[in-house]
Amino acid sequence: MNNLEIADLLRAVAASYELRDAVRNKFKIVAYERAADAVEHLTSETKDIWDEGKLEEIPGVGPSIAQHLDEIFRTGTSKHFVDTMKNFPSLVFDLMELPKIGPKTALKIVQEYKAKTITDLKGTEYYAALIKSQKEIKRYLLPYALGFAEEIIAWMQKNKEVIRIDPLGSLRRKASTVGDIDISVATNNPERVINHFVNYPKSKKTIEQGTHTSSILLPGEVQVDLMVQPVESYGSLLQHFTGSKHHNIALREYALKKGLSLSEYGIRNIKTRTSNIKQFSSEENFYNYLGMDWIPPELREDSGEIEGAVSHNLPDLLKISDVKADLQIHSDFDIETSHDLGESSMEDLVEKADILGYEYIAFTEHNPSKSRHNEKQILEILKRKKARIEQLNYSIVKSKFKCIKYVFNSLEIDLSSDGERSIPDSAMELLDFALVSIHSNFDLSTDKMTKRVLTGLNHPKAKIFAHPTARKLNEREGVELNWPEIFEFAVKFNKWIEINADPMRLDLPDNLVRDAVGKGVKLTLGTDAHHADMMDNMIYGVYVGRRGWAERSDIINTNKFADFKNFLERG
DNA sequence: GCCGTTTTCGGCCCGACTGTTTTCAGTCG
Repeated sequence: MNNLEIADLLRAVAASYELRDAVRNKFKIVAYERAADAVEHLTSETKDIWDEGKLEEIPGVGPSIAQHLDEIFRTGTSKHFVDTMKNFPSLVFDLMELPKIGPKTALKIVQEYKAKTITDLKGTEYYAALIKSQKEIKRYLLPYALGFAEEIIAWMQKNKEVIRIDPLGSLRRKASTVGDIDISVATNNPERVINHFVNYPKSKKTIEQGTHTSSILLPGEVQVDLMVQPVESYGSLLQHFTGSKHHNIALREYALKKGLSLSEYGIRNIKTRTSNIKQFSSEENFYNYLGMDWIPPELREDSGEIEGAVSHNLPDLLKISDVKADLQIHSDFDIETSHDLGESSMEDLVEKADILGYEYIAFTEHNPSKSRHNEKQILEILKRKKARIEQLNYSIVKSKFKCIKYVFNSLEIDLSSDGERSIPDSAMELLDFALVSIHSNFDLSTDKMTKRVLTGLNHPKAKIFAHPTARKLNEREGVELNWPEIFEFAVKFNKWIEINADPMRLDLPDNLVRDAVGKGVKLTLGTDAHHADMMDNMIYGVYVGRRGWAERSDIINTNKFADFKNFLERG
C-alpha cells in the first residue's frame, strides 16, 4: 500500500466513525483525518518507516493507529479497520469525492438506491458526476491559476467599492498546484462587491452567495471563492484566508492556550466576558499580537513555522534577486539528440540572461542520441559544441552586456537503468560540468533506482542531479528513491540537487527541499528553458525553494561567478 | 485517538452557507 492508499483508508475509517456515531467519536474522527493528512504528505513511504519501526514518529500517528498499520503491513489487512467499515460499501467513500457530499449524504444516497457499486447508480446525477470526477484534473499548475486570478481581479477592480483585493489561499502560499482560487476584498459595501463578483462574465454558475462569502464556478470546473471584510479587519481576513487549514488550526490551538480565539474577524479574549473583538488592519500586527513574527505565506503549512515565529528563528528565505544564474538551459545548437532541442539561439539566450541580471548560465542540451551515434561521433559533436561556446564567451567579453560574464559548457545526460551515463567518459572531459537525469524506466524498485542515480553521479564532472523525481504534475508520479541516502551522498561527495523551475515539474518538490536543506544539501535552480521566454519561469523555482525553507546560502547559483567557478574547480 | 514551553489527563479551530431547519444538520475551507 502506498501513502495515498493508506491516507484514503484512514479517511474512510474516519468517515465510518462519523456514520456510526458522530457525536461520541467526534475527536477520534479528527485524529484519523489528521493521521491521513500526515501520511499523504510524507516524503518517504509509510512501509519504509514501518520497516524501521518508526510509525509513531509520524505526527498524528499514535499507538493505536500504528498498531493497525503494523497489522496491515504484516498480514495485508486490519481487523479493526474492516470491522469499523463493514456496514458501509466502498461506494459511500467514493461518493464523498463529490462536492457537498459528506459521509451522511453519501450513505443516504447509497441506501436510497440500494447501491453496492457505481454501476448501481447508473442513470442518476451521481453516476455522471462520479465518472466525470475520476478523469478530471482537480488542481491547476500555479501559472494557470495565477492567470485565472489576474483576470478576475481585473474584473473586480472595475467596481469602486473594492478598496483592496488580494489572491490568497494556496495561490498566495505559492503551492505547486492550486485547487480553488481564493480572493479577498476589503470593502465597506459587501453586498455590492458580492453582487459584482457573481456577475463575472465568465462565471457559469453561482455556487453560493452570502453576506461575507461567495463562490462561483468558471469553465474547466475552476472554483473561485471570495471573502470580504471592512478595511479595519482586513488583516485578520488575510491571515484566515491564506491558510493553510493546518496552519490555522495549529495557530488557533496555540492562541487558545493563551486564552485567545482567532477568526477572520480578529482576536477575541475568551477570559473577559465581553464579546469585544480586537481588529487588525494588517497581518503583521495580527501575528505580532500573538507574540510571534510575521510568517511568510510559503511557510504556513504547520511544519514548525509557528515555533520558529515565536522564537524569532524563521529562515531568511531565498529571493528571486538572489539568483545569479540559470543552470539548465537548452539552446538550438543541433546536438543530434533523441530528445527535444531548444528553440532559441545561444545568442538570444545570452541576451535574455543579461536582461534577467544573471552573471553566468549553462547550456545543458540533452546528450547526442546514443542509438544513432558511435562514441567517436558523440565526441565530435561535443567538441563542436565546446568550440562554439568558447567562441561565444570570447564575444561576450568584447560585448556591451551589463551582467552576463560567462557561459558554461554543460550537458543533460540520460542515465540507463543501471546508472550508466549515455556519453563516454572521454567526452565528459570536454564539459565544465554535467547534469544527470532520468527520462526512462521510471518503475524500478527504490533500491535499484537509488543505485542508478548514485552510479550516474559517480564522476567528477557529474555535479547536478536534475529534476530528481522526474515527476510531471497531473501526468506522472515521481520515481521512488531512498532520499536520505541520496542526500547523504550529495553532501559527502559535493553533488548538487536541482530545483527544476518548469511549472509542470517543480522538482525537487518543496517537501523534499525542506528535508534536503535540513541535511545541508546544496541545491541549484534551473528553468529547463527550451526557449528564451521560458527563462522567466525562474520565479516558480524560487517559490519551491521558499516553501522548502531554503535561504540564499542553500542555493549554489546565488553565488557570484568567481565563487561558482571556484566550486567547480575544487570539484 | 493524539498530544504536551501551563498538562501523561483533559483537552481538541472557527465560522459561513444551504436547505427546509422554525432552531439545526451537513458540508466546506
